[in-house]
Amino acid sequence: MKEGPDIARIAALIGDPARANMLTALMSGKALTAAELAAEAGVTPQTASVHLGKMTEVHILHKRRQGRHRYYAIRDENVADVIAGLMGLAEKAGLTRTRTGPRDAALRTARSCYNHLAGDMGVRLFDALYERGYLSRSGEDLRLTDTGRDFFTDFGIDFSALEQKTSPMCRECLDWSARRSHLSGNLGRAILDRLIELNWAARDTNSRAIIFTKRGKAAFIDAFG
Amino acid sequence: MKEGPDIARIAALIGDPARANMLTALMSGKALTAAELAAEAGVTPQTASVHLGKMTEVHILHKRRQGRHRYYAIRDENVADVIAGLMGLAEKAGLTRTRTGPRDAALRTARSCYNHLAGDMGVRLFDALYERGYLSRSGEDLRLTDTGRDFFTDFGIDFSALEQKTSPMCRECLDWSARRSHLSGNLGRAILDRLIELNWAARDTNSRAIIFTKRGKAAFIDAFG
DNA sequence: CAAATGCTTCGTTCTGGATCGAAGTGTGAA
DNA sequence: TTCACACTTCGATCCAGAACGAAGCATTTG
Repeated sequence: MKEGPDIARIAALIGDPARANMLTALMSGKALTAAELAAEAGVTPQTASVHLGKMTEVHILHKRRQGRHRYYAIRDENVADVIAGLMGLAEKAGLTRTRTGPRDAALRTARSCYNHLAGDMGVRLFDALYERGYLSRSGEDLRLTDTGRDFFTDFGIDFSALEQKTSPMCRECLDWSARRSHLSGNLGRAILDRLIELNWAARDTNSRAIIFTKRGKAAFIDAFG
Repeated sequence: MKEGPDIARIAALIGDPARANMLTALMSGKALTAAELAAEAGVTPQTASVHLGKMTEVHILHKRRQGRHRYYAIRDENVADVIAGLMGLAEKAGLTRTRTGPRDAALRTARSCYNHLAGDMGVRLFDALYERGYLSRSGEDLRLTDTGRDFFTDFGIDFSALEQKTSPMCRECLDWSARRSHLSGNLGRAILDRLIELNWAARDTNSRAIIFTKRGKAAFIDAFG
């Protein structure tokens, strides 16, 4: 009751099941219409409208009119980060939404998280790199070792470009489907790009799933398994 | 209602005013007793007990028994990050808790955020660096310019050590007291360390406040103001 | 123009959960 | 042993806010 910002208001908004479902749906990054979000949340359009209004008011969502549609999207990266963080906490606490849809299996296997590889394949990759000594941890920081650098140079990653950037090369990202870390950062991004470039995998057009080709999956396991 | 973790449960927990107050109090990093947290939240011990039980159950809090006291603390960095993120969102949305306590002024002026300088002084520093062309933005990324590097070398920052690390040199950090960004990343950390080394400022022992000495404040304004 | 569609506003109902008094459990002190 | 203290559990109350039917507004289509 003393200093600081009122986290309760925002957290309470995220904390309603209907709104949480909407936000989870919007975490794909796509903008969705009010009706789509109502369906996603399992409520009537009236109810959804109220929810969306509240979330827009506190700048969690962004609203764009287009014809007779209203498109809603996650406002910015800061909001997305918080929601991703909550997903991590929820997963670690073992809190999962009950009904699992058909697309889930694919998402759990491999999906994009921001721009790097997440899901089982992502965790597998991370573990393998660490085990082989390509990555090393010092405190909170994650470093790419020299042998790791050599390995990925062979794999076709252009480090001269990556090292220009000031954003971190390697980071651990905690995500929901496995309760473990996978690799993010510049390298994480570059690896996913390369996987797609090699035609080992492709992005699904209407979800965040990453679909491995048969050959791609075999090659991936061969390279990192 | 389909895939993924249930963020609603956790967010709803954080979203209750009493619990949010407790969590805000615990963000200092200290462990507090159930009674202290009850007072902080403005509820009776019975009510507090229920709240604390729920938060412990979903692994937001950590409970430690000691004699007839129970000490509660934020469970880990992941939880702290989410709460800090929520504070950022709340501040940006203009949602502040009404009553402002006595220690607030110091915290708003200057405090540590992870290991870098936040608060008015932090924002001031960031603005000055940007204005002078020591920092430049390219898209999401923040870069230290060559003149900036020269400046901070003169200031006594050892870049040979900093550049070893893979974590980012410069990042923008959104925090609650000003609705603006301040500098984090390796450089942000190094600057705060250097300020303390120079005796321009010192960490307060029982809060996250950074106390500037009279001479230190003058020197800071002279250097960055 | 009218009709259909997409969304919002209003008014009402109803329930989950916060709250506290009272009583119970466990620990430490006298 | 008895008392005081710290905390928890139980039971009852009570209210904020989620939900939806109905009606209203705006835009596109026919």
